[in-house]
Amino acid sequence: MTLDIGLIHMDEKYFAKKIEQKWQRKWAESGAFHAELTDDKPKFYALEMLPYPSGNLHMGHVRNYSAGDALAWYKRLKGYNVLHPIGWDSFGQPAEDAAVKRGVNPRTWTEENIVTMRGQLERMGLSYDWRRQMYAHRPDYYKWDQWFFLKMYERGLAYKKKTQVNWCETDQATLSNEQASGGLCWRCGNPVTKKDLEQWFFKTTAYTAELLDDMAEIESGWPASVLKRQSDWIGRSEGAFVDFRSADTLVRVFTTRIDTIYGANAVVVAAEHPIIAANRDSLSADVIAKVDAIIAENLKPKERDEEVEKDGIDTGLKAVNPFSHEEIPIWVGNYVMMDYGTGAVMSVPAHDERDFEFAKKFDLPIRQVISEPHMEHAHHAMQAMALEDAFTEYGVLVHSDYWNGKTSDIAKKEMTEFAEKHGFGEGATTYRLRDWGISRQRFWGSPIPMIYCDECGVVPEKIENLPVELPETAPFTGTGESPLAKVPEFYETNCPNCGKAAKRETDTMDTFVDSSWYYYRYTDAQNSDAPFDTTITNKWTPVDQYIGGDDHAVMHLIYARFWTKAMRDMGLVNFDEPFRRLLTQGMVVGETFFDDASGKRVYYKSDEVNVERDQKGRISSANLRSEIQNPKLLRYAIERMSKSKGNGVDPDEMVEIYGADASRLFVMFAAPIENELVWNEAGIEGAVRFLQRVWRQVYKWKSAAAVGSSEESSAAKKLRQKTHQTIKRVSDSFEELQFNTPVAALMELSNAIGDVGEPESADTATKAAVAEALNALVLMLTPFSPHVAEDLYSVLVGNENGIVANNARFPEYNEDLAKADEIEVAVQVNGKLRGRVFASPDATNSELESLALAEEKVAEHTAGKDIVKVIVVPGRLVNVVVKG
RNA sequence: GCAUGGGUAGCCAAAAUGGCAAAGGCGCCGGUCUUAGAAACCGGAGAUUGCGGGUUCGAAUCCCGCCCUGUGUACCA
Repeated sequence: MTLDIGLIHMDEKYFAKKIEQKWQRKWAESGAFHAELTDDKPKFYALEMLPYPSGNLHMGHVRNYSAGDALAWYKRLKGYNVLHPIGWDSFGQPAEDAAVKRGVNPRTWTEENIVTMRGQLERMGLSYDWRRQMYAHRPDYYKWDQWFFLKMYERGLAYKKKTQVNWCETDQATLSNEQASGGLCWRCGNPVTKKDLEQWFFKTTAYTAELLDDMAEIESGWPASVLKRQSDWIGRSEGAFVDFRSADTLVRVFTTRIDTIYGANAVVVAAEHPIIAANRDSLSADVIAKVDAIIAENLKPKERDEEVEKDGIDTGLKAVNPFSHEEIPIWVGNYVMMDYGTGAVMSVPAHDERDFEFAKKFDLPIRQVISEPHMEHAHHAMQAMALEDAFTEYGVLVHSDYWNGKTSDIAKKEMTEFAEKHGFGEGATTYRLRDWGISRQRFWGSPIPMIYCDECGVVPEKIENLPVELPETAPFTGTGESPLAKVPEFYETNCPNCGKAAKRETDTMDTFVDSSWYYYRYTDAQNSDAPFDTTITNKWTPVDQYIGGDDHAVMHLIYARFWTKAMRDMGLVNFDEPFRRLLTQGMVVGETFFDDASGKRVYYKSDEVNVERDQKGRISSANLRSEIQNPKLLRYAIERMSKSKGNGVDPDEMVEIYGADASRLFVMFAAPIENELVWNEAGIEGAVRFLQRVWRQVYKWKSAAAVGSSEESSAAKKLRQKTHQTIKRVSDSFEELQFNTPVAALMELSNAIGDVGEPESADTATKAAVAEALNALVLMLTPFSPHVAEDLYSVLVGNENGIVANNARFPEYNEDLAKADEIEVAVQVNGKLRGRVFASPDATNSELESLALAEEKVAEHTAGKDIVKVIVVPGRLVNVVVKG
């Protein structure tokens, strides 16, 4: 099909838009990416983290989905049955913010955004099985959130308690511990406070040990840094509980260093510790005041790097050290936290940095009871040596009665046994991980299917009554009260148990609930009887490759792992870990310009700013363009790309200008996927040029690409070598999840084709070699730029079907063809390159050695000198070491 | 502070177990084409691999010290 417009043949020029629309239509019509279970191909589940429908795709999405799609294509070409789905994480706060600010219904807002974003994804030409889309906000999905909730409740994995929860003043909502990691709200970045609330929890701690131990199963496929962050988050700590008697009660402390117990100078408890409340009446006014001050301080938000000074007070209460029988004071200290361990510690200043600092400040006795092994005798002789810092290493016990002379290791073990035997302690493992608080005072989430009845108490909704549907709308105030609590039609109901009037729970679930199991729903997305059919799901899952940002390392990824383990115990899946392999892509960032004089950052777009740069291209100053007379100096930074920060590049616009193929190719080529990508659009034209070049090469050789072979010319041999070396390089790169290096390899191959010259002057062998090279090049280009690859492949095979419909496969690597029949070997003298020789790839070391020594320049440099030794690296180089 | 990445031409980046003269792209320079420019095409220049030491026949790669930088995290007892 050739369309003549004047003298130009339409199909000999690369028009991205035209071919992209053409192939997108073809794919959609043929259901090219519909995945069905079959037995004749191995399955591969490629998954990218699902998007929140904010309204617009950003560059982070483009990067994430381009990589995932490249992998899906590669696996498809390798003969796998690939499942590659997408869906919408469509519950969440921005929809509700839009309702508060602009009076839009969250549902309308969300649905419209999805339509927009789906269009953007389609224009990128991503190979999704769109039939499997899930929408978290639709009742056919969140019904199963509720179903899971009831299953969890049945199994004791969902429970309610009143507790101090993380509270974000800005967002007016609670946060789980994971979402408040680092003391900052995961969504808005503002410091988190505490609030007493009654909340529903999922019992993640039921799987603490497994979450830790099963990391062994995925160790080889996950980035070590993510596993490390998870294990730090779970925070296993081995030690012992020890009871200190205080009058008629016991104060239990947790310690990892029971061997230092003879050095305890006090028991320090958290301000919230029950012993304080129990003795409130008898404590002095000073103590009460201090306790209340610390409690109040703990509720306040803290800036990230804020160093909190140690504070505390002697309560006047006493406790007895069960080992030494010494009576020591009980202090309240602001550095002891109620929610870790037992909320009480034994203070051993000599061997703990925090206790040391505390003791210094309040002038408490510091007694060394662990000595460095060689200092042991000196310590026995002297009563106390002044320590400048806490000695926190293991050593040998001193000043510890019976235990003197024992090493820390042995003492820990024996002292724990001793405590157990005498009933004042026990070995213990504590964790930092807490249960997952999922109640949110929000409208736009999955309603928690529980009912409060005056007669029967807390009653679960009946499964057959699910879904508990959200009302059309509710009064949105943004004040942190559940909007559903103002909708009587929603909360007024009857008790499933006794039938009397009752009230529904009006909090909704954390949106991380939706993302904990969505990837199972994709495997059987239309199921209306169950979240999915276990037989089907067990065939597709676990996910073979998951790709997304590492900002979810301790949120989504821990929840999803927990969920999978819970599901396994419910008999729904037959494995422990949801994601075999994980790839974390780096952020896409760009320059931002802002004014923070008011204390809050006001961002400006780059085209509103005059920028001066230094020689390295870094910004040296920036000021606002509109105020030339009185330039307003702006501050600048490099931050994650987003529309609100004015540094967002609109992917849709990029696709419109350069085409999806070039945009995707460029994003993959620009930097290693796991690196941060500082956005710089300058290079994208190179991607366009490369595609145009390949396009031209295909058309140039189209008619010349004759079959049949004659004697292989050296040009033909060289090109075939390059082709097969490239096949190897590109497939190895995909296996290692590298997406930038194979693009460079393809460019090299294209350059090599260019080096062959013109078809008119080529011999038959060369034509065949070029045909092979182009065929391989186009197929290997498919994962990055599928539309142009489909089109060019059609030209190469001479039918309109392209890659998918012709059922094309990734080119086969032939090792013999990749090997040169003559190799060039570098010859060095004393490590300096002096010449080179040509030899057969099978030449022996001694053959290479004599060739090398005979080489003219080498002979010159070795003449009259002693040859000390000759090092031969087969196939690479010969180094002659001479002396004199 | 602790942990963990990284520093290769003006910019982004590649180089299995140490082994050739350090890929590819952007930008730059020159040429072809054009009335001219742009685009496109062809060609070219540009790197003692952050600094200082060490090991080795041989170091971007290994070791030691220093400098700079990204990310995570912090009274976790």
